[in-house]
Amino acid sequence: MKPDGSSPSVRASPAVAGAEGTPVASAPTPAFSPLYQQIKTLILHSLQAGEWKPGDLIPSEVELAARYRVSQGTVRKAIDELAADNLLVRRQGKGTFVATHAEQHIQYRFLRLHPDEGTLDSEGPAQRTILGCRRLRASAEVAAALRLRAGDPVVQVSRVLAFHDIPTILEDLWLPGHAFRGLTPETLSAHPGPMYALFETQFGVRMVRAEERLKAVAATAQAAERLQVPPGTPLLSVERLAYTYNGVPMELRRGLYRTDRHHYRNELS
Amino acid sequence: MKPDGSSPSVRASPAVAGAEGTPVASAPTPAFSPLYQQIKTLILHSLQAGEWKPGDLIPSEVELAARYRVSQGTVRKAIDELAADNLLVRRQGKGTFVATHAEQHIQYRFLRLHPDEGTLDSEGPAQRTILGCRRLRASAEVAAALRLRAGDPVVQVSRVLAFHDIPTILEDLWLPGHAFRGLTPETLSAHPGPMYALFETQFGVRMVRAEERLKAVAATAQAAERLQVPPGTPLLSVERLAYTYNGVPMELRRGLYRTDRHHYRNELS
DNA sequence: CAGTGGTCTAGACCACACT
DNA sequence: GTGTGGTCTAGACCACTGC
Repeated sequence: MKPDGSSPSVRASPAVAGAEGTPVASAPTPAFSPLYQQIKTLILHSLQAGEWKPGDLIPSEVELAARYRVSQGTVRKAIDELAADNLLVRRQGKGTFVATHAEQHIQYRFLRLHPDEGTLDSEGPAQRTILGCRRLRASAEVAAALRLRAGDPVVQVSRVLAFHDIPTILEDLWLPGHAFRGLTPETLSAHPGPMYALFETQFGVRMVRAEERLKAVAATAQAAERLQVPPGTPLLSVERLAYTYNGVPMELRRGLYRTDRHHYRNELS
Repeated sequence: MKPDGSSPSVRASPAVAGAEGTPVASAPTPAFSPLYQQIKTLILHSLQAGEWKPGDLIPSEVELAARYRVSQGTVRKAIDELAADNLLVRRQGKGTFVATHAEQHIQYRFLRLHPDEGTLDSEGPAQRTILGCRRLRASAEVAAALRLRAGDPVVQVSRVLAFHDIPTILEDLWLPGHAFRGLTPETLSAHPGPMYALFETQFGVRMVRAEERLKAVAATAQAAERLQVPPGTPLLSVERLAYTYNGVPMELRRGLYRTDRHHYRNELS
């Protein structure tokens, strides 16, 4: 039965049987990899390959220990790190699950915009308006960010998010065309909940990590109109690159945030 | 010799010897605290009390295990978490050290502003200009942030940071007056390196964690002049509250960042 | 109750830094 | 070599979930 998992190369270790000859510049590659790191990589591969999908319960620690032929403690340390990276979620008494953007009570995991006063949810759900969704060829800039070639097909989505009927976020997304075949304005409009949840269920793309670059900019005439502010109003420009499991960027997002009633919150440590 | 450390209350645990009488509403306080958490707290107390100062080598894991009467593994887990929070720094073969803002190769640990192109250091060290440093009484707003009473003494510092002679950051700081007695413009100007390093060495205040709130704002006439931009230029407003070990806010900082050649970088996961 | 993750221990051995 | 943190194991027991 065991689908097997190939026991890890027990040691990718260095300098063992090296005879006593000249050290030959003393082998500049230590390249030592702890067992639990190898296990972590194997689990990551299973996630990437879709063996366990977002929301799924993965095998118990003892099962994985048996599969990989290591002790439970070693599996535990691997899972600990994956959980710390928000790839897995542990639930005592129940098991370990693959993290997901859906059905996870935190609605927008990557959105750092908060109302100046009141809680995150006192806003209620955002009103979303899709302004556009079309397929086109990547500009040099977009291609570079998504590691495509200029001219490769991409999907561009534009939308506005409003809170209490005040348009607050105007954003454009670019997605690799090949991975998001079949993404239409209808799909987008019909889907409730976070967009990243849709990406998971419909396209098997799970966003795991992102980098953002923030600047303060003046509202262009077009942006001003869509956000209902005077042209020239200072806006927070947020450029986000989101990555999947394997570290490949799968989304470029450029947002303009109104910060008259909201702020971008960040924790430093 | 052993300065002692009082072994942890072996278990703050519930429901043990409780006889078979009525469960009495089944004690709604689970209040279970793992041993390693208790150890973590004890270490934290030693840090707070100044038993080990920033940069110091703390006792080895085996020593601490002996002191607290627990196994090395338990101490290890406690230290692991403190290291993850950047309170301690482990160095294989050498020992575990108290984290410090000084002599730590990352110059500005809390500054998220990066040049649009080039590395963090291609900028060279920032040119710092102290605009002011005076003692005054806390406004209601400042007092609330620092958990003081309005009217309590505070120290206010204003300064400008420039890169390549381009003034880029204009910021004001407010510090509790009692903890920063003796902070003068001369001290500030004379001290090289990060301001937080000065706070550690001169005032024994180590900043451990901070929260930032970002907004896009228009440059006032005064700010515009100091940052050498036209009035009304969009600037990134960064309000930071920095905390010490015990979670008490010790600094309020309001910064205005030029983002024409720099951006605020953030990692999401 | 059984099954899961969570804690704690004790001991062995490895990798690294210093002397 | 000695001492430090880092890895790995094996086993015992605890706490939580759900049957």
